[in-house]
Amino acid sequence: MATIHDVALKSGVSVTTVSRVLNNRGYISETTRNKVFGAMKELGYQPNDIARSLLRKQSNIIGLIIPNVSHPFFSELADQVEYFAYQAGYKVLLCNSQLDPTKEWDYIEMLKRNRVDGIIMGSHTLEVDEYLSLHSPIVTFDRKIGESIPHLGSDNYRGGQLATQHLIDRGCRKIAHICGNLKLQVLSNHRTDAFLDIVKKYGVEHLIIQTDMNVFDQRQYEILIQALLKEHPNIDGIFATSDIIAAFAVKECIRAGKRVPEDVRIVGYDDVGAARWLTPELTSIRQPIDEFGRLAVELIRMQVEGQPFEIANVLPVELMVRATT
Amino acid sequence: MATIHDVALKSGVSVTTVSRVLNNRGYISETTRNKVFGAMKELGYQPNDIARSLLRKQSNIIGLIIPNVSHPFFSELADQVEYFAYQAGYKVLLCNSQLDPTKEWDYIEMLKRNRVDGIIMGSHTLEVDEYLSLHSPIVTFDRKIGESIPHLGSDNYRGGQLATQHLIDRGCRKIAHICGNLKLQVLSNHRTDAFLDIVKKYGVEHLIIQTDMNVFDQRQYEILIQALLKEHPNIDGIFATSDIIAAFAVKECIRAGKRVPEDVRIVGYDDVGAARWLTPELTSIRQPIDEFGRLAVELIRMQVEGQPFEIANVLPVELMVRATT
DNA sequence: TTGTAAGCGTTATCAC
DNA sequence: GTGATAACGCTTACAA
Repeated sequence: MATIHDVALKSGVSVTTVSRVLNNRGYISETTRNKVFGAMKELGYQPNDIARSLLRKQSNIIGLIIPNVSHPFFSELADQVEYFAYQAGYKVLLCNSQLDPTKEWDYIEMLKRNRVDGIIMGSHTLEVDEYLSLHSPIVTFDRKIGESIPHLGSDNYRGGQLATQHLIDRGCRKIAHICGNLKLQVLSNHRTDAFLDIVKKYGVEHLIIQTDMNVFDQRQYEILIQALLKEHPNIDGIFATSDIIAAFAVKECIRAGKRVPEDVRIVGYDDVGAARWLTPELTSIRQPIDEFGRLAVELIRMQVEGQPFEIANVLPVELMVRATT
Repeated sequence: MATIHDVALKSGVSVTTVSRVLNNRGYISETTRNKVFGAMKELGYQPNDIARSLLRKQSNIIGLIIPNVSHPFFSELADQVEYFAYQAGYKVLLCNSQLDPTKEWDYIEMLKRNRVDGIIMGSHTLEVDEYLSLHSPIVTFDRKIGESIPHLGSDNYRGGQLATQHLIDRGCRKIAHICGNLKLQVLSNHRTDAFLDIVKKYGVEHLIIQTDMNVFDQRQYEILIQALLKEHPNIDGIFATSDIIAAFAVKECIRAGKRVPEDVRIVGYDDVGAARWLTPELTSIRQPIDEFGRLAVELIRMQVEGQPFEIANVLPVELMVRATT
């Protein structure tokens, strides 16, 4: 691969001059400029961004750590992050932690060594200290890890309220809530707080089922929901904490001979694209994934440029009423 | 951020020595080793991979160009590529082309400037020459762009045969095939060749609908399928070239008052996770996405290391019979 | 308007 | 066992 020296040699000028035309800085005569461009074209020259990064102490890379891109929520998030990162001149390094602490740790070390401009954390299984020792700009998703580290998420309590209230409004008298591991310190667990507050307020019978949010183990969802329906045949409402879980709930209800929404009403969460591929279409709590992507990149940029930014970024949610309720 | 010089200074040795303990090369006394490790820990030192890359002329980065990670097929592909890349010590740069030639071009230039070790191309809207001028190792997905560039895909003709034959075996007498733009030089269009061969062989009535594979424009799918069902109310079989399209076909059939599979039988393609979230579960042609990921990374590695590799990599497909047929 | 030389943080080569 | 020093490809003072 041709270097700036080759171009200089071929066009009979110094490397400085080549660098000047490359970056369009300072004065250069039209003749030299053309000579240099000619040489570049002939050699198929491409400036080496690694050398530039070394000099500028900036890689223009954002590390995106998520549990898994194959989960529709994270795939849509990754899509939006990439979209806005591209607009802002950043590249995105894709890091699936698989919720494996070792792998997550490895990726963090790698991102440090590569001097990334920032890290967007949609997963963390490690101790908070690990992240605090990280000096690059961070944005966390769905978790708080420090007073001065910006976090991003939607109004989970409100989402839980909307979903639960909606089921009750539709007449549900025994509602199951399927959520993630409540021991984890994640903000999405506020959905469960809201669920409890509302069902108690109305004196509605209810139960809570915890599950690990591992999309790989879809069979687990099926088993879980089958057991739920068997033990509590009179359930008439389900509030699931993701659209995928809700999709399985629909499927298992139908399999158990129940009609959706006549016998059991079901609300999902996230409102990913798949919510509208289903038959019946899924009622869901919409999270503004595009805004997540925009803000995440923006919060990194702000930190890089030393501009002021918000620590707590809570975005609004919306109830999307469709055919499962 | 601390450099190797800081570590050398703090531990009272030369940078060479620090580099030695870092890379565990040559002889070093236990005492110095400990001193150096101590200094590193104190300073929170992390070697700068940018400097290393510059020296080694290797970035250990693979660029992954796909239309869109939010499409389930590509999100699963990206997931697998990341999985195997991580195992092989590569990082993955996520590039969504959005099927926009400008953006795709931008990304290719960027990847060149960043001296990536290889590019996995699951999208191309540009002229073949652009890729040939690219000197880094490439693997293309679902397209051939040159005699010496390895390409990866599954047995599309066989997939088309399996799907079509299955519909006919199930008694379908008028089959619609919904596929991508047939003008594009992509290998997946062989599915349509197979479709035509089989329906003609059995003298089954058929029609072909082309659509752009843009998952964003889901509304387009709905309109397309609604029109199809209206114009041809006696259709009793649909072979869609993706599971998403198939999901919409199911939905529109139900909406039009038809039963699936009793009135209309539907086969999708890819067998993404979502095929099993649907009710009824989707019959589909399974592509070995995990093998795609493994082979894609492997083919890059082979090229980087100068080892021999296959040009044509065609993986087997499998018919997954479920509830929509 | 153009060139020389130093430096970004590493590693490799060659001395001692 | 350890240390100077050059080199990787680029940008940027400072000169000319």
